[in-house]
Amino acid sequence: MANMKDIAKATGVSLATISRVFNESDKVRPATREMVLEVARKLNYRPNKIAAGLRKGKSGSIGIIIPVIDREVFSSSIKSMEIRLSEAEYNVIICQSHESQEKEQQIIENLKQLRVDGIIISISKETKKIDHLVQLQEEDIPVIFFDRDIKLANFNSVVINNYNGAYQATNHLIEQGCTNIVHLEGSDNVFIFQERKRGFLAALRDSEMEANANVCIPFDDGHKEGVEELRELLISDNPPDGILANGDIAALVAIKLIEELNIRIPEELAIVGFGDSKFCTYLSPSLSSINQRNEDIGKLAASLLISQLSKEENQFAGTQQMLPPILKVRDSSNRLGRYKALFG
Amino acid sequence: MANMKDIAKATGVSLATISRVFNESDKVRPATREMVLEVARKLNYRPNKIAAGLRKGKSGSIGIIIPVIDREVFSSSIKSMEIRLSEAEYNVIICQSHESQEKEQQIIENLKQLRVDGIIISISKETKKIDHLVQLQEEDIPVIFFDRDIKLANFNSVVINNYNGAYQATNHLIEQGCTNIVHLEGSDNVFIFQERKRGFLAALRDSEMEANANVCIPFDDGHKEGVEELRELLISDNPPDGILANGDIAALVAIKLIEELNIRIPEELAIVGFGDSKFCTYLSPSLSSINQRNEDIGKLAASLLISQLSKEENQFAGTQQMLPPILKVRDSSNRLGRYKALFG
DNA sequence: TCTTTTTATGTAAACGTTTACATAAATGGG
DNA sequence: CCCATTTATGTAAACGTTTACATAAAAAGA
Repeated sequence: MANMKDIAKATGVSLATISRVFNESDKVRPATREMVLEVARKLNYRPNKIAAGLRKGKSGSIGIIIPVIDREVFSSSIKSMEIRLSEAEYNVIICQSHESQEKEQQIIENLKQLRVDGIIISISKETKKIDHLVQLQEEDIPVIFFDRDIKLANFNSVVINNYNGAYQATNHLIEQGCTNIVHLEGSDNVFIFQERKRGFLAALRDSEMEANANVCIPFDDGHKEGVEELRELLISDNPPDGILANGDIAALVAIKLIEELNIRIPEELAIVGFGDSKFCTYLSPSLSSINQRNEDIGKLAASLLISQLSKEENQFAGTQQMLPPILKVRDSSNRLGRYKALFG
Repeated sequence: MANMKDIAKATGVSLATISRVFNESDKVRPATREMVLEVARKLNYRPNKIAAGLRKGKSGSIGIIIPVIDREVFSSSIKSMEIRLSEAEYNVIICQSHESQEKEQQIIENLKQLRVDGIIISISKETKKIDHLVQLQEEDIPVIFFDRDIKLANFNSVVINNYNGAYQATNHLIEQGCTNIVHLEGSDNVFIFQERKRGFLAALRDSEMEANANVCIPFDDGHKEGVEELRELLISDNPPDGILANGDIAALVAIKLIEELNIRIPEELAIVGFGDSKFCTYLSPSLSSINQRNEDIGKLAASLLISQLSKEENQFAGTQQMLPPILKVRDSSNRLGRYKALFG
């Protein structure tokens, strides 16, 4: 495979000039440029980015670390990151931590050896020690956290406001006339679920609908006991008329039960999911949900990184963006018929 | 940042030996090795893979090209590819073609400049010219096609047998006693949809249930006319009692309509989706579907590539793997009550 | 003990760019 | 027409490894 030296030989022009043709071609005489390009084409020349990377001390790649790629929140975010980053001529290297802190550390070590120009990461659930993350900062490798972040100054992050999402959803249920609302809560050691619960309780409090004891049901996906507890509640003499799930799948599990019990949605019971999965629109009834703005988050995270890479200044400005999520009202919670055809 | 030269200076050992410590450390005296490692640690040395890549003429990365990442078929395949490839010490570079042939060509050019060791690709819908793909072969860059392939000798591919999937599903509907089965077909210019339709028709033929004229309804997701046509059929005096959808979303759209018309699933009408999306299990009724084995396909594609990379022989063996999909029977098509709790 | 083989290490070139610096040629001001 | 400036090009070192080849030392064979 031809290299610059071959072109140099064939044209009689120096390496430097050839390099200029491919990088800052305005600084070379048109005639020379044409000749170089012509010969390059003939020789089937293709620039070697590895060599360029070595010389320049940058790889032109960005590492993206996620627990796993086949979850909508990650694949959607990454979709827009890749778009943004490739526009800016960066390559995207994907690594999955599988929720393991050790794997996460190995990945970061590897990305360092690859000399990535920056890293975008959603940390693993397991990650408690953050030395490997702090070290990135010390070694001046820009990092952006997304979806899940660590609460530390000087770190840049882009996340959704889970508290606010749950708050919005709960308020919406209240507006729809629900007076007995239950929250199907996620694992209580995960921050986002804690936040959602907090938002739920705050909304009840602010509307002076103090929570009774059973208002929150532990409801991991497929959590048998949660389903049973909900069943008890639904067939009791004071059944809930509103449900806020911790996620769309939890909502589906609940809906299955609800339909089994012949309770009508939304007339007798309104329900809102969380995540606004692609399938929500297509369900019958369509499922109201909190849109987490995955693509916006991805785009923002990528943009933030790109802008930091272009600056010479200190990259650790500690920009912490928290986007408000968007409530998508659909049939499953639309008791007043107000929102017809408002949302997709 | 320290490099090998620094270690050499500090230890008095030559560059070659240091390189050996990090690569083939058995060929160096234990005492020397320990000393080198010790100093390396002290100096915070980190191997530079870019430099190694340049010298070795290989980047250690694999390019994966897909139309878009946030579709389950792709994110699931990529999940297992990444697992397999990272085990084999390869890095994974993700690129989205957005169904554009031009973009696909640009991506390939870029990956060549990066000197990727191999490429795994699901070609864009638009891709008709295949020069850019044939060129890879000529330049001895191993390529594996997955999900969507091109029908050409000497190309390696791993795909699902769509024909067989539709055939299985249709047979299943027939076994369940359906006598009037309709296929909601996908865009007829896409190969996989053509195959599904072919499998559907073949199953009818083989069961001597010759298709009547209206047996296939064009039914792109959200295709208004398709829905109307189906509605007409459902309220006619000879309504279908079985439906094979071209995908799970199409099935959901149909189900919405079916429930609107108060037709019971599966008693009056059985329905099977295609793709076995994660949500199928959670629907009520749960949705029968054809599992496309995305993770198997990804794992296989990656393994195939890895094995080719380790061989010196001709990489274009023309291995064409076509996996049989797996029918997942759930409530939406289970009229005989046979499959209870058989599938997740 | 002397030669042969094995093992450990060293030397130096090569991988293909980019870029600081030097030089030559062309342009412009007066 | 001369000097100063601008523009185009060239020279050569540097980026950090790997590796073919050479050499020295140790082990084995006779």
